[in-house]
Amino acid sequence: MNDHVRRNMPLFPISIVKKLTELSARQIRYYEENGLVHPSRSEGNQRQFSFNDVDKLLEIKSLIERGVNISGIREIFELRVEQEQKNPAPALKNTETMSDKELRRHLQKEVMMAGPQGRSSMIQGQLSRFFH
DNA sequence: GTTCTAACA
DNA sequence: TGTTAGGA
Repeated sequence: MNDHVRRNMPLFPISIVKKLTELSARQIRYYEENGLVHPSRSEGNQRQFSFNDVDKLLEIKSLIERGVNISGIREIFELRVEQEQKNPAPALKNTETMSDKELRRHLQKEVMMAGPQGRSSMIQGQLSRFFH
């Protein structure tokens, strides 16, 4: 079982996601309605969020705090997908294959780039690395 | 008790 | 976005 599978495995209910993201249940459901996240459902029709969903929600929260509206966030995500298609992920050494030393250097750069308010998307996308 | 959808004094 | 109703 690889990391991709692990990160996309439906694990937590909305109550856990609320604590992890500090978003209201209303907001979480609203973002789903607008196609920003796609949690799977249990038999009882209850949302089951994956690790990736949580990371994505943290990113959404960050963007909302910076004044980006829903459609704006949707565009950002779409642009990201387009870039990933043109730019094969394996080509750019992604953080999954980065050594700890390289990751530290990369994070250092991200921290410098991020504004006072800001939290880069890359940092949040790699939160899982610190939870092992 | 928790989550879900829909709706708004 | 919050809150509430009514059901699962």
